[in-house]
Amino acid sequence: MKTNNINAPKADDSSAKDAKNHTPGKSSRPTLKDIAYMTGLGVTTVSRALSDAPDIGKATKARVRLVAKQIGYRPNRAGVRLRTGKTNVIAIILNTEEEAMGMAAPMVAGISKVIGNTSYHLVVTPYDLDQDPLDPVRYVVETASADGVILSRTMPNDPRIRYLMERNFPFVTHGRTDMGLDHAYFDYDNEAYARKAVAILAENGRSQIGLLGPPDTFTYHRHLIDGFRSELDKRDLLEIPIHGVDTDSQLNEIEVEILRLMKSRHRPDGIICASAQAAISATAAVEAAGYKLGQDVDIIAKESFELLKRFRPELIVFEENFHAAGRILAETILAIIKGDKPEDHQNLQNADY
Amino acid sequence: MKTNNINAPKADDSSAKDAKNHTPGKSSRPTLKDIAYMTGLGVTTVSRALSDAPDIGKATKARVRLVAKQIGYRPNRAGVRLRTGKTNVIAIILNTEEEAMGMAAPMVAGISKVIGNTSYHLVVTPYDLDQDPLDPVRYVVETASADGVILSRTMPNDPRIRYLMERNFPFVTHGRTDMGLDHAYFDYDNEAYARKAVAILAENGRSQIGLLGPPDTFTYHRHLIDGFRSELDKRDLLEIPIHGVDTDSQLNEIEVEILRLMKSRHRPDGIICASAQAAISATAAVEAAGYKLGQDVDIIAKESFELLKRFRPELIVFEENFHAAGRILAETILAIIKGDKPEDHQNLQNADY
DNA sequence: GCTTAAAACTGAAACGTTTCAGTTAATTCT
DNA sequence: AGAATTAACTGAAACGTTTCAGTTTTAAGC
Repeated sequence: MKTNNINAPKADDSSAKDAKNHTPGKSSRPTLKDIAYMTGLGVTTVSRALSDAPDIGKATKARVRLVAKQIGYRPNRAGVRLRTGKTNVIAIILNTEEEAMGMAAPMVAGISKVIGNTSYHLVVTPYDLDQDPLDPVRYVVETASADGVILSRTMPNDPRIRYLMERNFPFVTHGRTDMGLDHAYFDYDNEAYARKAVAILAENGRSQIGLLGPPDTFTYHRHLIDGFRSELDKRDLLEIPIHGVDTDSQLNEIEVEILRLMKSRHRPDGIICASAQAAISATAAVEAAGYKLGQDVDIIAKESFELLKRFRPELIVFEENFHAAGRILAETILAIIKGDKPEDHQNLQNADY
Repeated sequence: MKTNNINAPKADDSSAKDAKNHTPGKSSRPTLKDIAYMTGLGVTTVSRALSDAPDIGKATKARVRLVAKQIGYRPNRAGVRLRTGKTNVIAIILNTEEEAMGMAAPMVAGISKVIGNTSYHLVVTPYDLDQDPLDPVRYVVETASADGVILSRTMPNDPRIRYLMERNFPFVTHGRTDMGLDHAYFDYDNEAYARKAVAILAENGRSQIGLLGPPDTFTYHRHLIDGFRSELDKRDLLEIPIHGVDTDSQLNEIEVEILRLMKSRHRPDGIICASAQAAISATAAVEAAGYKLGQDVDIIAKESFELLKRFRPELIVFEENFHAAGRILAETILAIIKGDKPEDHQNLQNADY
C-alpha cells in the first residue's frame, strides 16, 4: 500500500509541480514537506515562512502558519540539530552525591520553570565526586550536546571555566571564580552573610565564634572567611576554628566534630553555618553536649525552605533562595546563548536576614 | 583556504577510491567519514564495524575501533536520532513545585547514577500544578523526544498511563495504579508502612491515631489508608481524622491544622506522617500545643535522608530510600526500552523500620 | 518598449547516521 | 574448471531541516 517512491524521479512526467513526490497519508508526525504539500508551496518557502523570513509574503506566512498549527506541526529537533548544530538543550552539571543534592533540587525547579516556556530542554549531566569535574564539561563540549552549560561548585581557579572560555562555549556559574576572567555568574553574597551573621552574634553578646563553611576548594569558602574575619576583627571577637569538617561532610562527622569542640576548653558560643544540614548537625551536637540553643550558644544558618525555624525556633536563619537562583541562572544562560556579553550578567543576591 | 568541494564529483578523475571526496583537515569533531577516509574503508563498513555487525571481518573491526578510539570518535546524536528515531533520551516528568519539596532530588540523583554509564541522557520535563498532567506526557510522545518516560505522582485511574499504553510508549511509574492494566512500576509498600506504624504506636500504648497522608488523588493514599485502617481495626484503636491538609500542603497550613487538632477534645496520641516535611510541621504543632513528643504523643514518619532523628530523637522514623528508587526506576525504564515485558518489572520496596 | 530592480518563491545540497540492495573476491562443491 | 556459495565490503538513499544560489513574476524607471 505504501507508495514508496524508490523509482527515479528523473523520467517521470508527474502532473504539475503541486504533486511533487509526496506520500500524503503518512501516519507519523507532520513535517515541513507535509505543509508544503498542503499549501502547494515549496518546503524552502514553508521553512522560511515559519521562521518569519523577510522574503516571504505576508499572506503566505499567515497561510503556512495556519496550516502548521492545524496539523500540529512541531519541528523535528534532530533535523534542526543536524543541520544547524543548535541543540536547544541546556545542560546542568550536577554532582550527584546526595549531600550536594539538597540545594540542587530547588535550583533545578527554578531552572525548569524558566526554560519550560522556551524551546529548550534541560538535561542533567551527572558526575561523581571521585571523577575529574572537567569530565562532564568536556563531554558536553566535545559532543556538542548542549548550547549552554550551568555549573556549580565553583572554584577560585576553576579549570572548567578556563576550558569553556577558551572554546568560548556559553555558560553560567553558580558562584564566582578568582581568575581575572569575566564570565556570567550568579552568586549569593556569602561575604555579607558572614559579616551580618557575626554582627548579629555580637549583638547577642557572643564573642567566641566558629564558622562551619564549605570545603576550601570552593570560592565562597573564601568569601565567607573574609566576611567572617573582617567583622570579627572589627569587633575584636575570637574565632574558634572548626577543622576537618565542612558542609560536604557526612552529617554525623559534623556532629562528632562539633561535639568534640563543645566539650573542649575553648568552646564557641556562636556558630555560623553555611548550610541547613550543617546547622541541624551542629544543633544536635550542641545539645548532645548539654548546652541550650539560644542560651549557651547561638547558631546561624541559611536555607532555602522554611524548615530550620520549625526545627528549632532558636536558630537564626537567613534565606538563600535556590529557586530564584535557578531562575536567574536559566535566564542568564539563555541570554548568553543569544549573544549577550557575559559581563552584563553577573548577579549577586544579597544576604537578607 | 577551506577546500569546499561544491564542485560536482561527477567529472573528477580523483586518484583511486581512497581519495573519495573528503576534506581531511576539518576542525570540527570526527565523523564516520573521517574514519572511513583514514582506514580506506567505506562509511557503511565503518558504521557496521562499530556496531559489531556480523558481516564485517574481525581484523577490520579491530582496526576501525582502534582508529575511532584514537581520534576520539563519538557518534553524532542528531544523526543517529534523525536516521533511526532513537533519541537516547529518557525523560523524567516532574512537577516543579514537588521538585522543590525534596523527594525528587535524591531520585534524580539515583537515576543519574544509573544512566550515567549508558549512552542515555536524562531530560527533566517540568509541569506546573495548574497544568493538565497529561500535557508533558503528550509533548514527549508527540515530539518523540525520548525513548522512555518516568512518571511519579501516580493516580489510581491515571490518564497518563492509559495514554502511554495505548501508544505503547515505554514508561515506568513511581507508584502503582488501579486500572487493571499491567505496567512497570516501582513503589514503596505504603500499606505495610501504615500497618507497621500503627503496630508500633499500639505497642507504645497509643490508641487514638491520626494519619497525615498525601492528597487522595494519588494511589498510595489508598494504600496508606488501607494499611492504617486494617491494623487499627485489628487492634481496636480509634482513628482521629485529619482533614483539609495533606503532604502537599504548605507547611504552615499543616501546622495550623495539627495545632487545631491537638487543642480539640479528641486529640490524637499518635500521628503517622507520609513525608518528612509533614512530620516536621506536625512536631512543631504538637509542641506549640504544649505537648511533649514521645511522651504525650508519638509521631512516625518516613524519610530518605537522616535528618529527622537529628530534628527530634523522639521521632519514630522509617527509611524510604529515594535514591534506590531512582536507581531502580532507571534500570527499569532501560529494560523496558530494550523490550522487556512490563509485568516483569513491578517492584515493591518493603517498609523497614 | 526595453532594462532594472524588487518581491516572492524554489530546487538541490548538506548535516551524520543507518540500511537497502548490491558488488567483488575468495572459497567450496561437484 | 566452472558453478554456487559465502565472506567482506560498498554506493546511494533516506531521515527533516536550513541555506545557497538561483528563477520567475511583477512593478518601476526612463
